[in-house]
Amino acid sequence: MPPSVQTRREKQKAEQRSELVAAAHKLVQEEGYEGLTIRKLAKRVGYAPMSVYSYFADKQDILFALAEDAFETLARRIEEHSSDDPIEALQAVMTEYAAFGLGNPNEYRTVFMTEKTKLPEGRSYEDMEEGNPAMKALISRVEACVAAGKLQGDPRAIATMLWAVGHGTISLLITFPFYPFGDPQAFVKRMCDFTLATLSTQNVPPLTETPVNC
Amino acid sequence: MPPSVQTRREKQKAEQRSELVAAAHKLVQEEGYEGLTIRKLAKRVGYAPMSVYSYFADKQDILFALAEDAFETLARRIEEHSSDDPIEALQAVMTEYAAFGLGNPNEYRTVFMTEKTKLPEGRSYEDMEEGNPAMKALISRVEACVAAGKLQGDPRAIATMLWAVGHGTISLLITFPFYPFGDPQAFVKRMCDFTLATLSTQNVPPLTETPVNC
DNA sequence: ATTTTTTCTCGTACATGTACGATACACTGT
DNA sequence: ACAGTGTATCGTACATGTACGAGAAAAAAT
Repeated sequence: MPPSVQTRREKQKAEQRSELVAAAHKLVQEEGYEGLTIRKLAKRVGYAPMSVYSYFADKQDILFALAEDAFETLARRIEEHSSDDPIEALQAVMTEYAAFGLGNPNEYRTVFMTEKTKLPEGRSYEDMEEGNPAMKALISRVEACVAAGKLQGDPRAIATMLWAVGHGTISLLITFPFYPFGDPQAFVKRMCDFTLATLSTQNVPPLTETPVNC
Repeated sequence: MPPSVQTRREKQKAEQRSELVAAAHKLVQEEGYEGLTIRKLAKRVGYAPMSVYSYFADKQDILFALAEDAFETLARRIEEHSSDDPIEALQAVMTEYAAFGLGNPNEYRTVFMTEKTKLPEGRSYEDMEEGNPAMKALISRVEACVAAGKLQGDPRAIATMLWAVGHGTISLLITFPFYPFGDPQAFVKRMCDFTLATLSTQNVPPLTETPVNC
């Protein structure tokens, strides 16, 4: 397909959007999370304040774009921390996930702690696992554990439960920084280990069914 | 001590504050979470918009007061669901906690999902367990399980881990209502049962130490 | 080439949270 | 009783997110 006028325009728009994301990222780095305002962002790239809305539906959309960037970084970090032992590889996902959340609390909050009723323009819930490379890595490593006989049951159910435990741990650490959890890394590791210990001894049915011992 | 002028004034102020909290609660019920604005709240009780700041430091403070109300309700519900079996009593805490979170997502978000760096005027982190009757109930029922030999280890550590699991589960359900978790109640029960299953087979060290198998 | 339609850009306006400071009232010490 | 001191109330002002729609520019149609 030759580059029609249509695609050229779209491409340019995408480029300008990337430029805005980069500027927003720099703004957050320089002035902190609340330093990112639409007016400042527009001034930074030489636009009128309202022109930003040509590229983003609203401020949430900007934050979401920032978060997507951050998640690619996370996925890259996860890939760097692999292992021959599937359980260790799975633990690495949790460790990196935690390190990311604790190191980028604002991005983490944006993605995982603000209601996702209004998805940014044509995203489906599947994007939370298909479009999010980190979640994809989690599921695939769970599948590896199941294939190796280290875990048994439905991989998606196992991954979701691990996600719930990891998310609970990290979001508590972010939200209540003063609470005596002890060393954050140690708390994360403990939660992760305890969960994997249970999961490895029980068969995990898919999510729609009723729990095992009820 | 006789009712001095000082105490009478304070009492009146507290009453007016309660009136504002009640009005705020009604506003949230009627118009939803974002329907609560300071101007609307002031108009509702016949104040000038800025007069609200005589009773609350900022909007967070209003939300926090709302949440405290909600937590007394939660604690009351927990007390209503007791049992002779300490494990069942503990499960009831989790069940009611979940029902509260899923039934009052706005209050839940306010208390457990917004950063608590700025405590409302002289609160310490201990208020999160001392002042919160629901957290107090959780810890005491964990202690009952330990005393009965159903669980072993540090009660505070066990309670914190249960909190992390419960919070992760509920906050995910609230934040991603479209994600296929299956039946919310079943998912909560499954998470709770899995966690208790592990905890009952392992000794739980206090939180400052390193995890068991590292 | 001219007209029509679509799309892009952005100026204005409004509701919001809240900082600052003025005004009026209540209380206190003399 | 009266001046002084604090405190409750609230008017004004500013930065913010964003809805609405006007104007300009580009594309398409004739």
